[in-house]
Amino acid sequence: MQVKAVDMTGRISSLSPREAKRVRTRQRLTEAALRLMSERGINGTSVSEIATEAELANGTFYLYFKDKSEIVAAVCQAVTLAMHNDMDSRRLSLEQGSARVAFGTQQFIEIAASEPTWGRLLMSAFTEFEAIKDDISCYMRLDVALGVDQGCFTEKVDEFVIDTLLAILRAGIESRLNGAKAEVGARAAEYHLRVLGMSAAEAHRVRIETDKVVERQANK
Amino acid sequence: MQVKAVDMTGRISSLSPREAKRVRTRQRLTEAALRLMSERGINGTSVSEIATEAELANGTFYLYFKDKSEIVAAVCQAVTLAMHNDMDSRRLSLEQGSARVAFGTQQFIEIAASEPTWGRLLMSAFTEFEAIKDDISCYMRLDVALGVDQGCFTEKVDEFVIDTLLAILRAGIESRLNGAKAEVGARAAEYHLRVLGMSAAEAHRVRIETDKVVERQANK
DNA sequence: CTCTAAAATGAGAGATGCCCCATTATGAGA
DNA sequence: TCTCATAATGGGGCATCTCTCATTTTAGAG
Repeated sequence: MQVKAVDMTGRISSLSPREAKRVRTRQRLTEAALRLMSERGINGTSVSEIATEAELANGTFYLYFKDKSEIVAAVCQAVTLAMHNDMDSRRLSLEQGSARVAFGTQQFIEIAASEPTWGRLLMSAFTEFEAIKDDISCYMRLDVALGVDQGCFTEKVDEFVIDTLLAILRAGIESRLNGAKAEVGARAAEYHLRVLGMSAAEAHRVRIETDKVVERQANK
Repeated sequence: MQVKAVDMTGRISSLSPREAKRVRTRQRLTEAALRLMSERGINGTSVSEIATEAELANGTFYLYFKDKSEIVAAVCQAVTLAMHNDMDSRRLSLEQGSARVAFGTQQFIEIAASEPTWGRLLMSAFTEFEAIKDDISCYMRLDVALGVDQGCFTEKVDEFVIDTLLAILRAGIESRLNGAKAEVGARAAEYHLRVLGMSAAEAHRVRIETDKVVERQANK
């Protein structure tokens, strides 16, 4: 007997009942972990709490994950993937690297704010799961590189610039989760452009212009 | 019987032998805590490890600190104070807010790099002792406010700008501790100025000019 | 030198957390 | 309906950490 199952990423796969159950239970665990970790932080969440939240026994956890670090990685990866899937596909139609950076930054912060469970997990991961930086920065690197090729940005691009942009992104998300207005996302976007070498005026123009272009596309 | 004792901050006080011993033991504990916490992180250091490192018994710790969080606060405060004491007094003779921001940022990063024990504690505290942000940002706020009054900076100054500047400062320190060249401090300084509204060119000019002014003063 | 208050000790109570494993329950396929 | 591989259980070993407290040691005052 075969069934259709839909996983977190939206892909559809054909699974035997046995496999389907395995997938479902694993999902219960990662979803429980996401809920708890976004509330209490990664280190503040114990394996037994995750199992209880998933309505499973303590030991069951270890049939699905080698240890705690494995589920942390799985949850962080799932969240960053989900956030990127949520990113407006219009971003990719923007031709200027500067526009993509502006739009991407703003939107990433907005998604984190509108799905606080994701946002809070990110904040916790920033401090308790170093590897998340790579997952987050990969999309950013492409946009920045594009802008550099096009001559939008004068700043030389290396690890330190990326770290700086990530730090600003993080400050934006945190601020937003703490109740700051959406304007913060726009400002973080402009700060990104300024760090990359654009003047305050240029950065503002690009960000405003990008917002308009995207809105125009949406009305088509 | 009275003796002179010198504490971490350089103040001199008259203490009875009893009091002097108390001060010395307390210092042994905070110094041991600083050593360990800068190596293994704040959460990665246990009270008994601190006591052992200070060549004291476990229980002695609690005669000097109510609990672990109290020594964390004490150590962080001591380090930020020591770093500010180490900051070149020439900074205060700079008249432009922009120059002070540039010089202050660069120097703060340089001190953290040349005293890695302090630097690493700061990094750990950034993620495991929120309150440190206030200790660090207080000097920054003054310089920024000065620059705003003088019209150097066009960016409106609120909590989010400060958070952004702190985030960049932190990225700079981390980068430097991971082996990046001193140039990173200069770049972080320019990024600060750019975020505050100056163009890349202006920021660079101010930073270079400030370096010269300070050097000229040093040769007097 | 003696007395005694202050300083220091260190075993251990009480909590918590990670992970293992002997055992039991389930349900798909024959 | 029966079988047995797979799924799930949950008690507990082991490690770690915080903080307490009855006791011992130290060293200044007289």
